[in-house]
Amino acid sequence: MIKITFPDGSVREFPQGTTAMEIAVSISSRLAQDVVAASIDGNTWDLTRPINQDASIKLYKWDDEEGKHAFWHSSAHLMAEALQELYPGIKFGIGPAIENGFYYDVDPGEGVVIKDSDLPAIEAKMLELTEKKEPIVRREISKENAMKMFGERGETYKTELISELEDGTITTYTQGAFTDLCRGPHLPNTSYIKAIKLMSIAGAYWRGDEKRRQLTRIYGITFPKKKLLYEYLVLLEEAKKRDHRKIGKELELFTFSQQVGQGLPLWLPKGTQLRLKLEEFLKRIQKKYGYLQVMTPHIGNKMLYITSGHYAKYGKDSFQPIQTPEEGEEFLLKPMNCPHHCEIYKAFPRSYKDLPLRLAEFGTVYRYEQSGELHGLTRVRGFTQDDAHIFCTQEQVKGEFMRVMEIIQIIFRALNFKDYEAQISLRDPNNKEKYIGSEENWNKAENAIIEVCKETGINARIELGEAAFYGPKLDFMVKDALGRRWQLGTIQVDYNLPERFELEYVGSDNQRHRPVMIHRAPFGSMERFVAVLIEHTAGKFPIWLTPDQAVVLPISEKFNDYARQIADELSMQDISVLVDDRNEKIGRKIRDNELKRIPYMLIVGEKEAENNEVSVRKQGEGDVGSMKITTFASLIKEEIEKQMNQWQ
RNA sequence: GCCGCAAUGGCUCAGUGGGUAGAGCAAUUCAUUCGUAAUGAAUAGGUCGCCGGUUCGAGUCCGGCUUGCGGCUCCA
Repeated sequence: MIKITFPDGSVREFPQGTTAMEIAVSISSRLAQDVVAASIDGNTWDLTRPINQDASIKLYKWDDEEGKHAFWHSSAHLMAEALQELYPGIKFGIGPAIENGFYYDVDPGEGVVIKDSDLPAIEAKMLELTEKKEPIVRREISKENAMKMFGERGETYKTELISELEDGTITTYTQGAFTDLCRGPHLPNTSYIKAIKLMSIAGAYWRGDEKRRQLTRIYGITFPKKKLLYEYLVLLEEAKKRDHRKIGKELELFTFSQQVGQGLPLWLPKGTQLRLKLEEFLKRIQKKYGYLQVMTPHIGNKMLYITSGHYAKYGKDSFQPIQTPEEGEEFLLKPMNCPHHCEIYKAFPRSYKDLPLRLAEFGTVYRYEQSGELHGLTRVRGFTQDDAHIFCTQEQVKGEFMRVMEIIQIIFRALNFKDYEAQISLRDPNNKEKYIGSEENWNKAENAIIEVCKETGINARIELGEAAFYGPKLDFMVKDALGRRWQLGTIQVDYNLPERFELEYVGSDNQRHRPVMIHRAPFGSMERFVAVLIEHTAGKFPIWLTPDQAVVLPISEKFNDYARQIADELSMQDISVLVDDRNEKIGRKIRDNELKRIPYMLIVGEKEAENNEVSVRKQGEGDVGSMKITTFASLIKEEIEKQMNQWQ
């Protein structure tokens, strides 16, 4: 007998070789139905894998992350099994579970193309296979046998993976006629999978390497109940409604033109109002934090970027130099503001008393992003960074870093961004030669970031190999409506550019010293920030409303005063109020064509007056809920006042 | 850049074995004064993304380009 410890600490005895499934059955038949995987001593296990010694157990259901993972991983295998039947000779790459579903990278063979229109047939085959209730069987296999087995089948991608594995740790999973190299765990059999939707097809480079063969990646998702699939698809539809590209068009915030060019946004009047509002907000905070606003031109001599080192790294992949009538004279559209700011620093001899020098600019930059990379406002070829460069002494780095962090937190709080992730990007330890700058300086910079995160209690994930070529950084990421991650705020320590531009200051010791540079952009870019702001607030509160987008409408004359009060509250945003003093018949105006064009109506009546809120209706969608009379404007006001009190 | 998909009036879309385009909303005009979101009638609006080919004839078939969408790679 072996002793099995449960999460609540209770211990029960089972015969040696018992399985998690048998344990679940012994508890309740209901649990046995719901359970999809288990954790044995902290490792996820198959339900059907024998347990041979004392262990602690945790049973995973579909609702658990680990349960879903096993479920979707088995689904990937199921899809592979179907593909193997439908496309003889198909070769398999990798097929993992992901955040929402799973994918499998496959090579259907020379001349064979799997298209969107083929997906229903694959789904049908998968469903057919689930009806067979094929058991999924785990086997341990030696490296030699694995190489032989997959080698014979011509599975060149699998043999490449096997060759990198350690002998004795290799397992395969088999269901029906399909066997895959896999660590597991998996469902006991394929009949658990009740609803299947293959989402899309995409190309994906083998092992993520652009230079290697591109495989066909098929994305799918499955559920243990048909209803769950339906709910998921509805959720996706809802998310699409919040897409900033859709809303941006509907609310006339921005547009693109084929004539102007790919990835070059045109800000419409309303979008510009919104953007300017954000810029003003940040400028006010920055003023309080001792930043000095500067302006620099949109182009710079090519020599500037040769000096900065950017030309060597990005020159050929960027917008190409602009020629002048002068022989050999070339200018680049500025891809970043830093070199210009370095030259401002150099314009005068600097003393330690000048530091920290904080130069800020809403600087528009141009980068020739790959065409397939462009995406609404989140990835464009011309965008405005809310940029600033802080020149300071080594001793000031940490303090300055901290103050930047404060600004980012003020912004995120004011705009109600709660679920952001922080990421510390450090060097790839195996590839240190691709970074510019000395080992010693890099270590200093990396440590400063890690320390500041610790001290401010920011829970940051450390990513190796994600650093910029000139220095490590701390990024703040936010998800869009469809769960894609975008980087917003960024703080980067740079020991490199001061070297390249030979920046100096005279210290109190009357010696020349090299300053440290901190790049930072709390919004990241105005374009991307507006995009994410739209997706985060749309459907909840239209706190980003701009003039002509909302009216405040009292339901009767009785509430005119309240409506006016709200209009005052919102006046920082120039939201117009519809209060008609002379004419009691307010309803008359509701049907005016002009009013119909206004996307939001803020309705106030008895209920609203009592709760200090407004009901929000969206043109075409009806009620989207009610909001407290705390708006974008008032939140910002609050934040700034709070800060000012601190400084007094 | 790579893989797959798409492009029809301002917007959302129909147009299914090729025979020279339809709807709803928006717009304009007239009527309507109706208290928590779509009053009625009429009018106007498209060389079907661009270029070329097949055909007696192409929105519809083929090729190229442009732009967009979902991914991959990339993101100073």
